[in-house]
Amino acid sequence: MNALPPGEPKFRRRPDERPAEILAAALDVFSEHGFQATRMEEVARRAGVSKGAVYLYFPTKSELFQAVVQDAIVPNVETLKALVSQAPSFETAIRIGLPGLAERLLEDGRVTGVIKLIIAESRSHPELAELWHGTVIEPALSMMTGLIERAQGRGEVRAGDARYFAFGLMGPMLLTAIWRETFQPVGAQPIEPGLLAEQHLDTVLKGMRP
Amino acid sequence: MNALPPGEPKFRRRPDERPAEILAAALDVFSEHGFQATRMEEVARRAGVSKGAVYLYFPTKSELFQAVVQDAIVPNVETLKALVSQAPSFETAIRIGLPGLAERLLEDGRVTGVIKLIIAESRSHPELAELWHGTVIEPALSMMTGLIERAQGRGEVRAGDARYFAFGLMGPMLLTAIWRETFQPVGAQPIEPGLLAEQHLDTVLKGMRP
Amino acid sequence: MNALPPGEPKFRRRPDERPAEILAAALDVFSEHGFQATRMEEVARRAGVSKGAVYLYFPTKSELFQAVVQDAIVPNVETLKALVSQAPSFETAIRIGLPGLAERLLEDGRVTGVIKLIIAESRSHPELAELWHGTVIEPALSMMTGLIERAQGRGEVRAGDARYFAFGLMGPMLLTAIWRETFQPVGAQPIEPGLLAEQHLDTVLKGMRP
Amino acid sequence: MNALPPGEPKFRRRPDERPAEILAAALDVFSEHGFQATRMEEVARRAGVSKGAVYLYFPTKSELFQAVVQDAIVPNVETLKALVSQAPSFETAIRIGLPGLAERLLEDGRVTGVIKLIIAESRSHPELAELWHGTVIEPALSMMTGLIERAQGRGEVRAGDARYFAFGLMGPMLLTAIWRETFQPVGAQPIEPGLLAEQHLDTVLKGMRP
DNA sequence: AATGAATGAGATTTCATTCAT
DNA sequence: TATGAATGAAATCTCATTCAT
Repeated sequence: MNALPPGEPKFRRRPDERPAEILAAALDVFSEHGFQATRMEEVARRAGVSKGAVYLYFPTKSELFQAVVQDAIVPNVETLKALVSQAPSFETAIRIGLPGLAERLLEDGRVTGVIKLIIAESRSHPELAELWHGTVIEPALSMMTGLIERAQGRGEVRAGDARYFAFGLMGPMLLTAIWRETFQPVGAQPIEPGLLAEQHLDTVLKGMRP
Repeated sequence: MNALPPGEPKFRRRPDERPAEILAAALDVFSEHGFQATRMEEVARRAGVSKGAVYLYFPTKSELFQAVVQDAIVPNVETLKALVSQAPSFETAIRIGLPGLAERLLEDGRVTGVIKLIIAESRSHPELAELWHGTVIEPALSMMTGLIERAQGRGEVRAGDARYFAFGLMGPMLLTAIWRETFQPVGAQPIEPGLLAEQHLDTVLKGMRP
Repeated sequence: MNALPPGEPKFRRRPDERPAEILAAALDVFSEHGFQATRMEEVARRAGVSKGAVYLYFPTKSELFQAVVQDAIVPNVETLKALVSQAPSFETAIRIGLPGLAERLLEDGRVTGVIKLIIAESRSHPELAELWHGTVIEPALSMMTGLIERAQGRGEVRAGDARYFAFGLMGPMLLTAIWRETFQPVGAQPIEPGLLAEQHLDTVLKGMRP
Repeated sequence: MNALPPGEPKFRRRPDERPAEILAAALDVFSEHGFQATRMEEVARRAGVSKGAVYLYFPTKSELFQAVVQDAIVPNVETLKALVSQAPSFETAIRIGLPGLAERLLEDGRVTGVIKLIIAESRSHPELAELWHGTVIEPALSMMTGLIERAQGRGEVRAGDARYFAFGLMGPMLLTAIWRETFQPVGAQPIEPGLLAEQHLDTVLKGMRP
């Protein structure tokens, strides 16, 4: 006689986990479609909530987008700080730090996804490029040029523009990220970030010797 | 024999140029806003024609977009073929070909714009990534790995994955393109493609020696 | 005999007052924004309760709105009945009753607010106009035309349409209400309801003499 | 064999008449429902165009609303100027001008509709009340108080606040407008603006004599 | 009884595309 | 061929109402 419908409840209250769930879903969708082509409804669907629920936590699509990138930056900055804090000799730092970092970051679709997003949306959302540049790129670049210049001072590295040496070291890492996002999905042969990083470092570090 | 009737404007709009004008305008706008955020009306305005006129030449926005990328690929393929046809010794090829190529291509906003577009829209328009990969990337990569492998056979280059060597050479060029499109507009210090290319080649070619 | 346990707050929220608090808050908000633009959340906030609590007392926004107007009508009807019950001579009735009534009602933002609301929402909520007309306007008008007609019968007032005389007497009172709600907020010089009423009655009563 | 469908064209180009048609439809709908409750789709439907067409001429709902009120003010200002320009003796001016004005304006649903709108929306669109006050109300009031004060100077009108005399004259005209919009639709007995105006003027002008 | 997170229908606004001129 | 007014599907965002807690 008890006619209570046994079905699941229409929704559950999960105020603490919701924002993170929505951010994760949003990163997925944004990085698949870009900012404009992303529909809020799809973000909601993938987060398992209603359209309205997204707006409870993020007042506009634009602010959701910024939160996604912010959220992706924070752990990178931590990683970077940890790396800097050690700061041993130049070759050691690079040789130990980079391949692991490359492997860890570039095999994580969330990282490559955000990188692609920032490239794609830098014109319409320059504040993102600015944030990423100021928070991740510029500090990392400074750290590297610093290491390189000190190594040049000690005679461990030959003369040359320290910033261009840094770009030479990092370029293939960026290429890997883009390759993964852009060409692998259409059938290009995958790159193994760790292997590429190692061979490239061997090559470049050797080439940088006096 | 010059039959231009006097009193007529010296230059009249030649209908044959319309498609090219529209493509040029479209490249500008697509590369500023991305595919979705580009409005056909703005393309028309920049091309100096009416909205309707665009549709006389390109039946949909999507086909206009593909035509833009196609159009940007053709001259690159020509450049590439010319480069390949010479095919001298490894070091000479690279050292002579790359810096000039880098300078010519990476300082042309249309090229870096298309590169960015392809990265940005690869998910929603995979056929573009496929086209670009098949027509530009893969041939260029094959040519380079071929050169490298032959050089390895001759003992001019040490052992190692030829494809990763190629990525190591090309990575900073891509980084330059993205730097220009993404970070320079928000105040990052510019890269000089020719200088970076030269220093990088010196370094990598030296590092690749046995 | 005072059994209030010490340490308890002196005033506790008595549940009986909830509906009145909500009605008061709702009148405020409705009269500021109109029916459609009023958000239930704001009513709740101003009443100091949660959104859900409003729905415990008023099942829909529409019924809350009707209750607000109902609630504003009741005391007016009482006032009116009291006035009618005295029903002395025409001039005395008008001269004694009106200025005080005008002052009392028209300086009360709740009254002018409801008047404005009824005007504003009469098309979408005709039942309100009907209620107000049947409960306040029509009885008041009947009372006045009755007084006037009897005064005409006694030769105290000249011939003329009694209803138009009544409108002539009441018009400026309505104007005062609207002036207060509509033009004073944008800087118009205020009207003093009592003074205007008095001067107007002097004028009209004199003009109504035979 | 000619299979051209004989049906009417999907739409017609009428660029010159469109804005006026849309304004007329919008006045209707706004004055029936108020600003918030008006749906752009209904405005479009009544104007016989598509939703999008409305946006070709008025960029937002709010600007459409303001245009509606603007549009309703212009002819009133003209009427007012004409009236002022004559400026004969006080009694003549009032007695000749007002009943005709009352009849003409207050039997025009567009005028009473706009009056109601301004009252209803004065809180959410104070700029409308300001515009109406500055353009219509304040000039008209100044003109009337000027006439009255000059008449007082000549001893034709007894002492008293000229502004309150003006309100006493105009109040019933406003009441008529509101009566028509608010109570007639729910069955109240209509007011004949011309008759009420005439009887009211007889009464008040007599009451204003020294 | 009370809360406020969650829902989802519905509103405004945009813009690719069409078509009368 | 060329124009640009007009269309209408689709997107963002709001908010009355519900319901798990």
